[in-house]
Amino acid sequence: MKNCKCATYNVNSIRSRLHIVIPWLKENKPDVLCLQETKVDNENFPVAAFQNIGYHIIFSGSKDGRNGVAMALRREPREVLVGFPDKPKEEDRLLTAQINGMTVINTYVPQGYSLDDYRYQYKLQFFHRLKEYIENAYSQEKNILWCGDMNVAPLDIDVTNPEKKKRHVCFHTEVKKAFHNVASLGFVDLFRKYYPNEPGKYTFFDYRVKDAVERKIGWRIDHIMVSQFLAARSQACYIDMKPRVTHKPSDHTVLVGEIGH
DNA sequence: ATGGTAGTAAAACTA
Repeated sequence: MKNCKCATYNVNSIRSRLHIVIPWLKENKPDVLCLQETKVDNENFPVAAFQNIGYHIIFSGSKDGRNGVAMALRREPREVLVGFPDKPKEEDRLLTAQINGMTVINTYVPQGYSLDDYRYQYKLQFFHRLKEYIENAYSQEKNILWCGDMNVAPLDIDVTNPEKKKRHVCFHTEVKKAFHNVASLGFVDLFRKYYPNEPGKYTFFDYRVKDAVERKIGWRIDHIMVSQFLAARSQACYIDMKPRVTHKPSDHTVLVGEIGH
């Protein structure tokens, strides 16, 4: 395993966020930036913008312009896997690549809509399949990093007003359990290694809530989960708010993890 | 905050 600077960022449309993503890559030079909600089909992905700054780009979107995942990589990945091995593939929500001697799994977990909706069952099922996938393909892999928009806030300190969010699809006991079930394969929440017990650290501020950032009304639902082997060799993990200082943004914040010396 | 709005699209639908 070589050193690796890895970041995750829900862009809410890659085409409308290029002016943020490209300068951020040039300035921060991560080995890999995992993107979610690219909201573009494969024919229209802005490939050139990444190639022009010397980054490799892999992506998998859908025809209907929703969801979509991508990875910008400093070096060419050894192997790329789109979606699950079996159907339904979920190719616009799951992307796996081998980079710097480690396996990086990028997920955009379904939001779930509401507890009584079929989409919530789909979300729980997604976590279930994810566990199976990682267990089957990577149970022997000690260099493994699973990151992305998980649409789950694992702890009370990861939301504003936890008491009022018990019936929320990103905070219900059941969905936290589903997330934790995957994490129990041996993952460490890298951000919490550096900020244990610290409330008010969020990666998502709902753009429908007025002045959410200033009022500190948010969610920590984007995560970098790493194997214990990588956690023991990590250097830092932090939320980068800078790219989000633009007015009225609907993207999430950037979460960065640094592994190695 | 059972509202709010950004984004993809071309009327809703998702988040």
